[in-house]
Amino acid sequence: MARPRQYDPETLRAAVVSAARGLLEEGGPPALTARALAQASGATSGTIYASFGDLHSVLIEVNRDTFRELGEMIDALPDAPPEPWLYALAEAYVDFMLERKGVWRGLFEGDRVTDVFPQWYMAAINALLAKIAHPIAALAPSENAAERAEELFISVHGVVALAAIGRLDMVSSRSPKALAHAAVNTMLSALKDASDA
Amino acid sequence: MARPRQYDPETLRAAVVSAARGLLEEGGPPALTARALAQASGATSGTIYASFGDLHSVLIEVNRDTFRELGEMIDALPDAPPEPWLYALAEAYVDFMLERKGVWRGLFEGDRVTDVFPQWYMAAINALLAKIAHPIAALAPSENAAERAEELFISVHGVVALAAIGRLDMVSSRSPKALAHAAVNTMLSALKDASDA
DNA sequence: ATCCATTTCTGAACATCGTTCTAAAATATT
DNA sequence: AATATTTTAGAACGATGTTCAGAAATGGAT
Repeated sequence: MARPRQYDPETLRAAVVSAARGLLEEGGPPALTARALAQASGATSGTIYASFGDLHSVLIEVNRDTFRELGEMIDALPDAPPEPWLYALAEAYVDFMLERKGVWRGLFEGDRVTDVFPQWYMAAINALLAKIAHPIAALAPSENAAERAEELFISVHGVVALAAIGRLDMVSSRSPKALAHAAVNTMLSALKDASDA
Repeated sequence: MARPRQYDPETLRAAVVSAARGLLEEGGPPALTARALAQASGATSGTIYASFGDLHSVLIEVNRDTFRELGEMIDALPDAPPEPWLYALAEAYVDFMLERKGVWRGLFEGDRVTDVFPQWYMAAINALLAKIAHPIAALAPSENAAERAEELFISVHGVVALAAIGRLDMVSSRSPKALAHAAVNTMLSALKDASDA
């Protein structure tokens, strides 16, 4: 008693999210337009709006995918002692994000639309912070590892934030990776200094 | 033998730049529209375009003002020994930028339009980096103070980047100032650790 | 005095944006 | 067959940055 679905809803959503990632990588957030998305995904803008509500929701779904991939990437890092593992994590994080500059901009640019982020959003961030805190706790049991992890993440975020928008060269001639390495090195040195005192 | 100027060119430019700052603070980069700018500055969009060329150039002029103010703010900081002065600089920088979140977003969001930035743009950044490097050089003569200054700036930039877009609370419950203080503290500890070794 | 060349300024026009919503399309039931 | 119901398409609306044709306003020439 109705017109049959022309698209399987889940397939459509996946196609739209995938197309959105492509557009973001191609031209950043400005390239993520309803009409381009319709063209690239094979549906019309009306159909996309029926499924997602608005473009921002499409971006949120791209971010969900990105967090999932990031988690998988971290889990695939080879085991190592705390110090080398932390260096590897920071450098892998930088690589991951800079291979996805458009997606990164989608994550961190633009107005904060919702007061409350989805639960999985916060969970993904907390999982990342916990993975940073773990080796720190192993190296410096007397330190507040969670706070140190926040600080280290924010430092590396500073590197990626500038690199992702092509402005890191205004601050430093070093590579993003070298600067991320330096951030880890500084944190590790500080931990040693604190445990000496 | 011509229609007389209705606006003094420099007065007009100043009015437009000032209106642009107001719009940026009110609603961030999306609020900086040609029509709103015309309304707020008293000129029409055509006149603004005749003077500035495009909206991006208006933004550049806002940034020029901002760099000038930042320099004045730093020069007004009370003299102090290297360590407390560095803490004061970091916290004043955070305050300065977070009082100008819209302007900050204008500085760091959006596509990089020009390959080469204006000369004064790079000079302003280098002046800031030099002011960070100075106390570092005093504290740790054996270190590469310029590189350390870059790293410290980038760390504090990470704090401001998250705070300016209202997303710092996703990473930490601490205040931007507390996190900037921690970034300086970590760098100072690392310098001490390096000089011990 | 009148007209014109010249410059300044205005705002309508164009393409594109996110989003909405009417109506066409396509089936199941009556 | 007719109708009810759901899904899809795409035109329409108000807004965006930007351009540009022409209106406005003067000094100099006739």
